[in-house]
Amino acid sequence: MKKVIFIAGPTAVGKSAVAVELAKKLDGEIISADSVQVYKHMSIGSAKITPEEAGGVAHHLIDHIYPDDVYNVAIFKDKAAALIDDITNRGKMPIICGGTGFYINALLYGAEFKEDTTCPEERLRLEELALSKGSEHLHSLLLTMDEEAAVQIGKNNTKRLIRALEFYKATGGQKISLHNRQQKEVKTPAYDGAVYILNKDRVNLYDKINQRVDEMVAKGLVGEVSALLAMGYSPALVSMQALGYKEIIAHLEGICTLDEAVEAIKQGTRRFAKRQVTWFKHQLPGAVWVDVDDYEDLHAVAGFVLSNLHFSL
RNA sequence: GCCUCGGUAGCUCAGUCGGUAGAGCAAUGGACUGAAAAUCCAUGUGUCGGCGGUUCGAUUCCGUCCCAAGCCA
Repeated sequence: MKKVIFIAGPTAVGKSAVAVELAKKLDGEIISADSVQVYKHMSIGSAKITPEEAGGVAHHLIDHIYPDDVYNVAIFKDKAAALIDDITNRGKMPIICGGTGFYINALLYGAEFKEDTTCPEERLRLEELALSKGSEHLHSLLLTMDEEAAVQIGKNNTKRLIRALEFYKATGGQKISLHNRQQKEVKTPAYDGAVYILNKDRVNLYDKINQRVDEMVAKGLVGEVSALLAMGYSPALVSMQALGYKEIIAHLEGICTLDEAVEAIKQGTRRFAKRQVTWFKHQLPGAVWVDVDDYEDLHAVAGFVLSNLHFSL
C-alpha cells in the first residue's frame, strides 16, 4: 500500500503551515482536501496558501477550476487518487492537507464512484418542485420510493431529499439508502495512511477564527467578491455558498451592513469548525489527535508528527 | 443631591395577582457517502443584584444598601 500522510483538522488551526514543513522535510508534495480552495478567483475568502507560505512546495487541487465548474467528492477522489500514484511514482511523499472531512474519508477508504448517479436536469426540476410545493412534498414522494431514506433524512432536509430522489431517477429506480449503507461498509483504508487531526481548545480556535476573518476583510475580501460578481458568476452557484462569499454578497446586495456580514462570517465559521471536529471524531477512527496548544509553535507540531510517523521513509 | 426607570440564562428581554422561571440569539452535542465552507436534527438550573423584614413559603410584597441608565439641579 502506498504511504500517505493526512493532515486534517478544523479551519484556522494551522494545517497548511504544518503540511508545508513536513513536505520540506520529507521531500513531499501537498494535495489539498478542500472544497473551496479548488476555485480560481476565490483566494482571500478561502484562506488559500500564498506562494511565500508554500515556500516552493508543490500544491495540488488548489486553484484549478472556475467558480461555475462542477465539483464534488467523486471528482476530488479520482483526482487525488491519481495524484497520489503520480507523486509516489516520482519517489515523493504525498501529503493530504485539508478540512473537508467528507473528501478525506472518500479518499482514505477508497469510496467507489463507478457509475454517475447524478442528474443535473432532475436536480434542477426537484429544486423548483421544492420551491413551489415545499420539502414535505419531496418527502412524501420519497416515502413511496425509498421509505428507509425518507425516514432517515426527515421532512426538512431539502438538499438530501433532492439528492435521494435524483439518485433514484439517475439509477433507474435504485435506493440511495442501500447505496449509502454499502458505501459505509467499506472500512478498510486504501492507503497506508498516517492520519493526524490538528485541533485546539475551542475558545482559542474561535479567537483565531475571528481574527482570521478580520484579516480577510483587511486583505480585500469585499473586493474579491465584487470582482467575482463583475465577472458574471451567479450568487446561486455552489461556490458562492461558501463561507465569506454568501455573506459578503448579501452585503453587496444591500441586505445587511458590512459589520453584520462580517459577524455572520465569523459565526458561520465557528459553527463550521464545530461540525468539522464532529466529523473527524466519528468518521476518522484511528487518527492521531494533536492539540496544537500543547506545542510551542507549528514547527514543534510538525516535529511531533515526524517523530510519530509509523512508517519509515 | 432629587426624581424616574432598571438589575432574571453568555447576550437582549419576558414572566410569576407570593408556591424557586421561559423566549429569541449565542453556545453545546449529533447526523452526513457524487452540493459537504452545503444541509439537517437535538439540547434551556439560572445564588431571578446583596442583606434584612412580613409570610407556612419571597425572584415576586415592604425596608435598606450596591450597581447601571435617563432627567432635574
